[in-house]
Amino acid sequence: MAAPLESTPARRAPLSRARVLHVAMAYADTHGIDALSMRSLAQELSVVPMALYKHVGGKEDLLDGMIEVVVGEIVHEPATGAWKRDARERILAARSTLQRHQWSRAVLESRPAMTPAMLDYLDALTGLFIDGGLSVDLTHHVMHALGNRMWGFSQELFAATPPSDTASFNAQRDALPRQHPHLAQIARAAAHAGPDGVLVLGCDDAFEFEFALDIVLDGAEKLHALNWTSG
Amino acid sequence: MAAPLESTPARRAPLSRARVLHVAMAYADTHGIDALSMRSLAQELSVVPMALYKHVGGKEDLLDGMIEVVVGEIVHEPATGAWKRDARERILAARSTLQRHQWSRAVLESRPAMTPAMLDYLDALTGLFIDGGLSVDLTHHVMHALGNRMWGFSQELFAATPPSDTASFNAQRDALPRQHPHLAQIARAAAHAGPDGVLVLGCDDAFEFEFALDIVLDGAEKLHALNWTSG
DNA sequence: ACCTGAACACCGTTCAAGT
DNA sequence: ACCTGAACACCGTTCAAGT
Repeated sequence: MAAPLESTPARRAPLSRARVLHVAMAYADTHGIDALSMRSLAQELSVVPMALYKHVGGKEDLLDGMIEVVVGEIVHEPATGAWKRDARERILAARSTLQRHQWSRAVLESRPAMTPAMLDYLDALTGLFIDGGLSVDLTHHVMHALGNRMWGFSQELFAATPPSDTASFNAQRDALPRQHPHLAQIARAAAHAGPDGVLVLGCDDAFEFEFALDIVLDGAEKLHALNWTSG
Repeated sequence: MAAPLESTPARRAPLSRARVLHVAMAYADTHGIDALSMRSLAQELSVVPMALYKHVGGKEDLLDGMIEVVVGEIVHEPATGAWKRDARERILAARSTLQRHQWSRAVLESRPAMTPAMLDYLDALTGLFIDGGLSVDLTHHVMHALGNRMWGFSQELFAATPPSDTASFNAQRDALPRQHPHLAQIARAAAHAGPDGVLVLGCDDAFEFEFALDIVLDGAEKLHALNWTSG
């Protein structure tokens, strides 16, 4: 096959921080965050590993940069003044953005310090509560209560892919009613669609997320109405 | 120095799964989970790395085993029948146990499947709600809303040690009121003890944990009283 | 049955060059 | 200014031996 100019051995798009971050994100999207290494990323860019160090400070700075891009992509609708509704929408916007990148939860939680975009988001969310009339004190504790849910993470209890080992999976499922009767009850109730007793696989992530979010926001509203203080 | 019998080169306590797990936990306690490798653990046991593989299946099985030991140490007081109080105490008991091992949060969250002790704890906690009269439906969603807080993890937003780089720390602190006014307000309010504006460092972990836990439990109580269903 | 030694296929990162 | 190549100090794990 005749090679066009672009496929000359030394031919490739020039490196830049933006390009490194972009390709790293795409690589993590398709191959998973565990497969992303300085070496695999370099290969993806047709470059020697050390070439990356002119554009990112190292692996940690690479991860910081990836989070910075993702969090920067969160769109924020203008506030309506109804703090509970505004906060709810802001958090669901974060959720829809971060959900596009499966690795973002693990990476965000691994950051040792906040990046600028994270601080911006946090400050804006905090502002919705304070401007909505909640005391700084209550706002502070509500932010803690939201915890990582402020980023739209549903609390997946386990990193888990369902067990690929079908034999042990079946054994565990059959043992469940005897060993863990209460979990079995929930499993039965949650298995609306699939075959019987599919553990927690039948759960609707979006529903669980909004259920928990609303409990926290409703709790905040109640405490606000009571003029609650921590003192 | 005269060597006693016990310090003969080949002399050492015999390996066993229990001893491997115990030493691994102690090592992670003092050196941090990142420093725990099959190789460093082997060295701690005065043994060649491959010797470990007769007692644990590999690194993942080692981590599973460590979690199994920690979760197994959670003491559960007998239930009094007051579900809200019982669940609160069970979760605070989990918290006090898991807090003794700083690494337990990261390791537990990294497990791809539940270990038997985790299932036991989960089933017992679930049972408190169901036996307390909550519907299976509500119990299911409340367990999701509790999320990893059921293990007593306070939502530390960042793995972070405070920035060791004092210069950049000061710069960030001074820039805070201008760039992130709402966060600055919270930082001011939370800096009860230390010098002015110490970011979120002044927060009382135990207080924040119980604040969030009570919001979820109170929310559950309210929904229960309303005969709430997800359908 | 239990432990060893050498090797394999990976990491992130340094250093000293190349162009 | 930007990229390369070789090397260093690590990983987890395999395989084939040793005792």
